[in-house]
Amino acid sequence: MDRDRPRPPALRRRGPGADPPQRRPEAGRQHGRPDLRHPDARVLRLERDDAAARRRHPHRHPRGCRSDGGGRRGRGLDRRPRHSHEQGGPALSNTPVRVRMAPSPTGSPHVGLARTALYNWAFARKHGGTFVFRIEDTDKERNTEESYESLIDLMQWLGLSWDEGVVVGGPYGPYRQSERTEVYADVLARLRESSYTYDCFCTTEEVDARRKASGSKVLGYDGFCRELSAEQRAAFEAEGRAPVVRFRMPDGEITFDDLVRGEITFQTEHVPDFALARANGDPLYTLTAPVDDATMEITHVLRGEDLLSSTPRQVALFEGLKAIGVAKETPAFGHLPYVMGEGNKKLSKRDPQAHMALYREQGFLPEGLLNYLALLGWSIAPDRDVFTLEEMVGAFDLRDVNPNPARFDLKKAEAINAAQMRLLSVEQVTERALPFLVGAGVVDEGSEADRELLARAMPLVAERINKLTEAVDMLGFLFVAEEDFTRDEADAAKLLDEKGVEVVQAAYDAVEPLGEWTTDAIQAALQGKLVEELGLKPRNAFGPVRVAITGRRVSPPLFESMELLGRDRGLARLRSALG
RNA sequence: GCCCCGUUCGUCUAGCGGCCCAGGACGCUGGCCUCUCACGCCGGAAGCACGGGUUCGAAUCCCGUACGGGGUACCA
Repeated sequence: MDRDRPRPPALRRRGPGADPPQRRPEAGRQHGRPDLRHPDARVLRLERDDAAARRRHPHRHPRGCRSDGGGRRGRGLDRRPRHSHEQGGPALSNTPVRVRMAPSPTGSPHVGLARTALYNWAFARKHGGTFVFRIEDTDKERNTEESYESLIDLMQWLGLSWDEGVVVGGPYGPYRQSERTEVYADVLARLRESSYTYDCFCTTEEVDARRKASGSKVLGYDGFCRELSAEQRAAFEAEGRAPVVRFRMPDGEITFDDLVRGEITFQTEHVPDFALARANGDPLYTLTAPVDDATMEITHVLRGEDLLSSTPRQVALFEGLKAIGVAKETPAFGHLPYVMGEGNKKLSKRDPQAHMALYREQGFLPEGLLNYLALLGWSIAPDRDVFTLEEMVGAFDLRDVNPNPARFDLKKAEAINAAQMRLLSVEQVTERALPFLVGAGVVDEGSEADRELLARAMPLVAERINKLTEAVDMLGFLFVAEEDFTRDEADAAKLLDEKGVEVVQAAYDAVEPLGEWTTDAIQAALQGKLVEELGLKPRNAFGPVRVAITGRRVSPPLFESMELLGRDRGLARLRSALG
C-alpha cells in the first residue's frame, strides 16, 4: 500500500482529470430543484485509455486493448466481426490487464458468481493478464469461514486458477478485506483531509423528516451536512453524535464507457452523497471495493449488473483517490447480466438451483457447467455451443457479451454437460465417476477386482450417461452382492409378468448349456432361442431378460452385461427371476 | 416517484441497414437406427414487445409507449 508515499496536499494537485467536487453555495443539496444547479455543470467524463474516442474512430491505430471498448449492438460501435483474425495491433493495452473477482463469503456460492468468475478469468487469460481473487468480508455478521472455504473449493473444482489473491498470496495482499482495515483507515483519514468528503451527523430519521417536510420525492441523502459551520459541528458533537463520512458527489454528469453496455451517463443530481464509513469508523463497501481496486491496480472491473448504478459513485470516488495518491487510474467497468431463475427473478440464494454445490453433487463436470455458464450471455459462434475452456479463452471478447439477463435452464445445462462428457475418454470418465461410485457404495476402491470390473464395464456406459451420478444407477447391478441384489419394482412388475417369466425361463434354457460365456455366444443363444425359435420381437424377447439380469429396464447392453456378470451370477439372476 | 439497464422461437443465442418471408442449440414433436437407454441421422411446430420516424430498403438506426430488472441504505 502506498502509505509511505508523499502525501499530496489535500486541496492541491488537481489536474483537469481530477477536479475537486464543486462546492455548492447553498447549504445542502436542493432535491427536486434542478433549477438551482449550475447550468454549466461540468462533465466528468471517464474515458479510460481513451477507449471511447478510439471507438468513434475505428481506423485509428488501436494501440490499446481492443476489448476494453464496450460497445453493444445498436450503438454503432465497432463490434469485432466474429472470427476475423485479430490484427491491427496487439490485443493488449500498454498497461497489462488486471481483473478480479471479489465475492463476499456469505452462504454457498451460486451460479451467477461462477459465471462472473469465468468471464473474469477468461478475460484475464485472453489478454495474458492477472486474475486476482479477493474476499470482501467486511460484514462480520454475515460472513462465515465455511462459506470462504466453499468459495475456494469451488474455484479449484472449476479449475479457474487465480494468479494472485487468497491462498496463493501476491504483491498486493492481504487479499481479505478483514485483514485490510488499516488500509481503509488510512485512506479514509486522507480522504477526510480533502474536500472530497465531509462528516455527516444526520440520522436516517432526520433525513426522512426533512424530505417529508420539503415535499421532495427524491430519495437518498439531502446534503444537509455538506457545509456545516464550526458551531453546528460543535453542537452536534456536544450532543455526543459521531459522524459518518460522506462522499461529496460533484455536480454535473458522470459518463463512463461500460465494457458491455457502451456509454452510460448519470446526472449526479440523482446520485446522492453516500457514506464511506459508519459512525463507528467501520468502512463500508462503497469505500473498500474502490480502494482495493485502486491499490491492487485493477484495470477492468467486471461484475454483476446489480452494481451498475453504484458505478457513478465509484467513478467519482476514484477522482478523489487519484487526487490523494491512492489510485493511479480509474478502472474500466463492465456489467454482466444477471443469471435468472424460474420466472423473472434473479437466481437467489434461496433457490436450490442457484447453488453450485448442487451441480457438483449431481455429477456435473466442471467443464460442462463452465461451458453452459459461458453460454449465458456469450456465444462462441453462431452455430456452435460446445467448446473447451481453451477455445473460450481464444475467442472471448467482452464486446460479444450480451447485456440482457439470461435464465438458467437445467435441461440445456445437462445437455451441454452430456456433450462435454462425450469429449472425455472412457478412462477419464471412469476416473471422474469413481468418487461417485465409491460414495454410493457401489465400488470398493480398495478392491482390485472391483477396479478391474469397472474398467471393463465403463466403456459400456461412458457414452450413455449425461451426468456422473448416472453411472451409479447403470452399474450398480454388476457390483452388488447377489444376496443384496434387488429389482426395480415397477420394472419387474411390468416385464416379469407371467409372459415375461416364460421368456426368462427360455433364456435360461438357452444359455445354461453354453460352453463359453461370452457376449457373442450369449447373444447367439438368446437370439436363436427367443427371436428365431419363439418368434418374439427382439424388444419383447430381451426386455424381461434385461430386468432379470440388471434389475432395471434401462441398462448397459444386455449381452455384454451378462458376460461381465459371469456365468454363475448370470444364471443365478435368471433363476431368481423365475421364482 | 426519480434515475439507470434491458426486450429476437418456451429457454440460451446468431444477427451490426440489403446475405433474413430471421440461422444454431436445448426443450417439444414426427420418423430412421436399435436388445433397453443414450448416441447418431432426417423432418416439423415455434420468435424480431408495440407504435411512429429515418431510408430505395429496418430485427438492425432514431423517438415514444409497454413490459421486465436494478438502484435510490451508517447492505453488498
